[in-house]
Amino acid sequence: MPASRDQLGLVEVQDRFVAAWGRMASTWGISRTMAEAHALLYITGRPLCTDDVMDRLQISRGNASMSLRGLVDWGIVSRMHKRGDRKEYFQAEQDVWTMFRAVVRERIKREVDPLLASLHEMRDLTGVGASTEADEIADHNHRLDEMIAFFSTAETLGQRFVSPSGRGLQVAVNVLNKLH
Amino acid sequence: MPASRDQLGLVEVQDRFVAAWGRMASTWGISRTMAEAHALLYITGRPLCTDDVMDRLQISRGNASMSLRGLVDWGIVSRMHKRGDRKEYFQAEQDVWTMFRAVVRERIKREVDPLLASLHEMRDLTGVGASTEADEIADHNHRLDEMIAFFSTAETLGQRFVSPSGRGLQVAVNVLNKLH
DNA sequence: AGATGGTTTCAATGTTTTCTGAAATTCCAG
DNA sequence: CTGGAATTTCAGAAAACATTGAAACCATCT
Repeated sequence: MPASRDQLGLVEVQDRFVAAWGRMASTWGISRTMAEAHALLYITGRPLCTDDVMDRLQISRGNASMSLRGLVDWGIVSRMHKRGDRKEYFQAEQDVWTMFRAVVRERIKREVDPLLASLHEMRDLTGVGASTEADEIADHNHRLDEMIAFFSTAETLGQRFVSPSGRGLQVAVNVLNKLH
Repeated sequence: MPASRDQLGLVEVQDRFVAAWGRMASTWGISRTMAEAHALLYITGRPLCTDDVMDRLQISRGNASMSLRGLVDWGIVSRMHKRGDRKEYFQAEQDVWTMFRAVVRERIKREVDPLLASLHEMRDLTGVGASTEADEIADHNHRLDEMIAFFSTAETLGQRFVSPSGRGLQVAVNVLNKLH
């Protein structure tokens, strides 16, 4: 039962969390619903089936199916089954650091890698052109080189964070927190 | 002049860079045009006025004005004037690390800070409810605590990266690259 | 004050993304 | 196999988001 002034029931607070998470996600290129589904799985902490998510989030079956599959693709939600129940259940990764590592891994793969590939393709694609352009072209290639260097470093660090052992990130953070 | 097989003119390669940057941005919650305007300013390396950007990107005056202002708000483009010219010119930050620090600073301010505020509000908002809920509520608050701890760490590290001296990030990266 | 050149705003419009719901498909038990 | 429950797909509808363009605004000069 909800209870008195200032105090809310569990469900109400969960709903707030779901809303906050969804709001944040939209500025990160993730659809609101997908983020809400993730928030719901995380905050309830138990496996839910498609119908649970539909009901709680008030969304269609199709949307729930696609959103949950998307979360599985990101590697932050896994499918599971209950004995004697044909339905599929979904549960969110409960360790925040593990979840974050999975997101970094995917974003590198989906965004940084293709960008680096494009940048490398562009390098040295400029013809000699009019001799008056020579300086400009040198500058241009220098700028491309700086971007390439930056994203290569980002990629390397990302890989290290995400390394199989999985403890890379925590180690790095501890080192950083000790500096100064 | 564009020139032979495989070799492209400067402008064509710049256009590719602009397109690649715009494509990447859309998955990061930034509008394609704004990213393209930034890419154009970065890759040409010289101050451009609103009309230059309109012409090169084939966009309306209103769009150019808003996109450029947005970039100035992010702190990665600055306004400047040319002697004896009433027009305003815009130039992109040329140091990739400085640019990245500005982006981190803004994203923390716009996204992490409000999220942390919401999370803190939610903590301890759950009423006692039915006594059967007590365990659930404890678990729930534990999950909130984990999120809070994670984003607090992120916030602290971010602040350090972005610190006034501005060299925080490079130092950190060097430390990380030396590990192992 | 009026004229000029430049910039910003914002309602209307166009585009992209997301969501729905019903049909198609898969999966399993009998 | 067959029947039915669970799940996925996808064309069209709805919502969210980006863009235009013309009017309002601002700053400066004469």
